[in-house]
Amino acid sequence: MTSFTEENYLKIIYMLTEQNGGSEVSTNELAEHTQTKAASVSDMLRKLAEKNLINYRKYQGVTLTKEGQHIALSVIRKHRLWEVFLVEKLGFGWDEIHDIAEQLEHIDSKELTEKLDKFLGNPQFDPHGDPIPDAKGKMPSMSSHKLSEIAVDQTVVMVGVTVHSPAFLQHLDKNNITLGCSIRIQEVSEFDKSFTIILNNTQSVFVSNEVAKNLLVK
Amino acid sequence: MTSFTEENYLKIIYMLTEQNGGSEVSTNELAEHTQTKAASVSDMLRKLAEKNLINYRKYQGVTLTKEGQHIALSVIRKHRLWEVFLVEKLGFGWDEIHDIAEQLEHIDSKELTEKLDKFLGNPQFDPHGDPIPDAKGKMPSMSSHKLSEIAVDQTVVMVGVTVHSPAFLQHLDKNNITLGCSIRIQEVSEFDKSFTIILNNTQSVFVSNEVAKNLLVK
DNA sequence: ATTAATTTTTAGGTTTGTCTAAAAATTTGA
DNA sequence: TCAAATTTTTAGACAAACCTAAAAATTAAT
Ligand SMILES: [Mn+2]
Ligand SMILES: [Mn+2]
Ligand SMILES: [Mn+2]
Ligand SMILES: [Mn+2]
Repeated sequence: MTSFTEENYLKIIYMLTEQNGGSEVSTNELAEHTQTKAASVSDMLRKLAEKNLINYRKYQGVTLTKEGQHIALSVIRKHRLWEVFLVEKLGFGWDEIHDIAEQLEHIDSKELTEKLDKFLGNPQFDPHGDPIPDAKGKMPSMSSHKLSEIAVDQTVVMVGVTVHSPAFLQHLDKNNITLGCSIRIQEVSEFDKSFTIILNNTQSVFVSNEVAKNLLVK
Repeated sequence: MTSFTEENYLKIIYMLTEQNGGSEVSTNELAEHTQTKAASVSDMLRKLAEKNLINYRKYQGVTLTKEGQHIALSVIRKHRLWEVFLVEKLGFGWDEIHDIAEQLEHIDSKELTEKLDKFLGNPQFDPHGDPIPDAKGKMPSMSSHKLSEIAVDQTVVMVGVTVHSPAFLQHLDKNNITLGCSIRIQEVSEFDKSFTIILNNTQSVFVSNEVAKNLLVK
């Protein structure tokens, strides 16, 4: 009923709505994230509104309806479960899986999704620390902060990233910063807000503010 | 480069060419198997010929080019590997997997295919006994016969099916006929060519000729 | 060897999702 | 506040993959 393309729009609307703190998503924002032109987005919004998957008032941006949110969450659930599979079972790195999951997230079979979930041990978070919604769409919650907001001497655990680009993830790999590692803040530079941290109580590592802003810790 | 739809055409052309013993596949044959009309098939054949994926002389049917065969075999490889995954890892029955594999066979990632193959232990045959081509397209060979052609008193091993419909597979399940089981032919009815067989040296089972014709044994 | 039946192709359209260019609405800001 | 800048929508087209109806080629039958 919902095409590959429609599913992608719904997923992106969901994510941008989250990012905007719940307020409407604009046509141009969507055009950027769908790699299309605003005119194409307008066409699609008309269609999604027709199908009652989004709330759409011309020129006012969109939000998802219950039904649209349900589909979006199902796509996100599949994306993240497949990412767990790719890393845990097939041995991919966390920087290699996104594009493959972009394809797998559209495979249409409830039984498959639920059996995969069970096979993986009902994981709560994906390899980037993103929460995996359950079959009903409920997200596991976890309060986290940006590393850049943590004060000197505190010790925290790395629980996620806010940027998923291979370049960023590979940079973390090179510095041994992995999900679950412990981080003690040794020093914060007055000048450039860069961090010197102690990883797992053993290794001293330099972290630029740009990186610290995109690391989630708890 | 090759769309979902094109891949399906190539795969079906490959399989029908095999069935025809290597000779050309007709437009109507393809229309049946693609669930479309002959006119649509004609359009697609023109396009596939343009891309040098098939050898096409109007009104004379088609065969695959080297390039077309290569793509077809890659799709078949993925289909059968995913079927192994669904049965061996997720616990699906062999009667439930075909439609899911029809989707998964189009996921485009060589690394994924090769890692999946390794994860599964480089299987040679899928859950229906069909051979899985290797990364270069080479099929493992296995000489087999139809059960219906085996003589009384011989003992053979069940190695495949020539029909994949859920109804047929469920019928086999109900009679405990599974891949790898041993079959001793106790009696063949003169009247209707039906078989009475001994399964795994223990159980006596009745098999109609219609079923025996679609069971492959060795 | 013609004619009849069948198969295949072509012609002309539709739907989905995209595009560019132009028009309309909204927002900014002098 | 009202004109300029920006954003969004509409108009008109296009490619992919399908359709129906009609024409052309092949095959089968007298
Ligand atoms: Mn991802
Ligand atoms: Mn992720
Ligand atoms: Mn199958
Ligand atoms: Mn199979």
